[in-house]
Amino acid sequence: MAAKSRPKSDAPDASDRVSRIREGVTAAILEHRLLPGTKLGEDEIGEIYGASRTLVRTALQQLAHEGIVNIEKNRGAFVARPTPADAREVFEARRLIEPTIVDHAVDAVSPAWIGRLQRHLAEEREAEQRGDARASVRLSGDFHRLVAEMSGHSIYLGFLKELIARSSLIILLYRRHDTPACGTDHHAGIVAAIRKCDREAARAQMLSHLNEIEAELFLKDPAADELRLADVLGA
Amino acid sequence: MAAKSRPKSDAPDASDRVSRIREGVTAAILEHRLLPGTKLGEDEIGEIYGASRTLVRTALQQLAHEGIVNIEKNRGAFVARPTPADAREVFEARRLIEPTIVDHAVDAVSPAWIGRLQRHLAEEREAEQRGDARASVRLSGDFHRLVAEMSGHSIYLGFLKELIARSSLIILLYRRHDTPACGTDHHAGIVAAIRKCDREAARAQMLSHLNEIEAELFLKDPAADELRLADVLGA
DNA sequence: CAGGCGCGGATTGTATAAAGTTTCGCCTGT
DNA sequence: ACAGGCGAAACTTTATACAATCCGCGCCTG
Repeated sequence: MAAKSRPKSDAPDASDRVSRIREGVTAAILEHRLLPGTKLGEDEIGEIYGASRTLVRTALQQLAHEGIVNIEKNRGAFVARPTPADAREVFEARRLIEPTIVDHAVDAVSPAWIGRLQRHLAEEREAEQRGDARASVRLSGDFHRLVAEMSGHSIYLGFLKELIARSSLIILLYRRHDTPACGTDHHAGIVAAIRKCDREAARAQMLSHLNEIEAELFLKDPAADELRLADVLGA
Repeated sequence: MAAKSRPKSDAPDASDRVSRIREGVTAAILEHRLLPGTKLGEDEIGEIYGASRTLVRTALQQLAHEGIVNIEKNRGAFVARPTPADAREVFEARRLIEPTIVDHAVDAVSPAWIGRLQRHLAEEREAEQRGDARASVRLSGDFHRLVAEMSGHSIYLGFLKELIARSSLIILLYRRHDTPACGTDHHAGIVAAIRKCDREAARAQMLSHLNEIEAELFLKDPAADELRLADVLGA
């Protein structure tokens, strides 16, 4: 009875069908199975999940609000294709928010949470050794989400969910090499700092972790892209 | 032709009907004409705007995602009633984000922007002297949004829109006195600092501004409320 | 007379059908 | 042979009809 009697806005487990659709599509995007620009037809998705277009539509609208799907009027829904400018904004926002999140996570430190984090690290390591790139990508995003959940700050959590989803698309589009998704070592270091309640170390490690991810990106100028196209066509 | 050729996800001017509904309801909430807990019936709104329930539904879902409307399954949509915990989270997030936003605004300083800001300040002052509380509340929120637009950071802008809308509800619920919505003097000081390109002053003033707003709130413990009820019923 | 049960009204959730728009292919005219 | 326009198909958008759910009121029973 001491359980939080707060159903709040959206049930996270998602017993309803629209959430199942949303999470299915989200997972597909996060695991890089759906590529940017892919058309997400209503009929198509509806048939997959055995749902009517009405439900698919609501799910797609939610995803559009989260920034991982673009809905073009009278054209349909497409997996978003973040521009380099978007990418810079996303990572700047993450550099601002995530250090604060780990700070809160330190306040919430407990054996249970440390256990969850370490279990997650084990999962990540296993996926990487298995060479499962898709699981690896998803899990490295989940790590950041887990820390945000630990912080207990629901607004930061909501913001970060958005940022992580977009980051996944950005990494897919602009990663230079096929280096591992997110250095697991970094994650382990962050967990260690959290466990030791060392705020400054935790913040610093999170920050450098994000910097390293961004450093691996090659954010070509979007204008350059269009110009190049114009050149090619003009020549 | 040099205009931004970026229709992007949502057109801000909103020529379509669902945006008109969304913005109408949003304005009503921001101006404190719709009180927290108010039932937002689909038929009711649909008749007001001459739209079908389908469109009203999408608008309400968007507002739910922004956190100013709660949709309870099989019950309907209600104006959100943020808890004190929510309030603390919202203001903490604003204290984190807004100083960064003004920092970016300094980078974007130009006569045109300074003009817009000062015109806005004049509007605010006029509404306050006129004693128009509703316009005052709306305009003081718009000031923060304007600075975010100036920063050119679309992600921060999106986050801040959410935070401002929720702040409006929080202020309505938990304000102690009927002091003016947002000290216009603070806003003027922030604009002055931006104009002088004094980053540190701008950040500091924004921060103290937010602190003062939060200091005017009386965030009673929600648990205490429930417990008090239990006591009364138990006695 | 009090308490519980069941039914009716109202409202939301879902599906389906009609309407409008865009896109692509084809056909005709030069 | 190629450019331009017409037309059909597919899709999204919007509206409406149907089904499920919940709340409140009245009635019946103990």
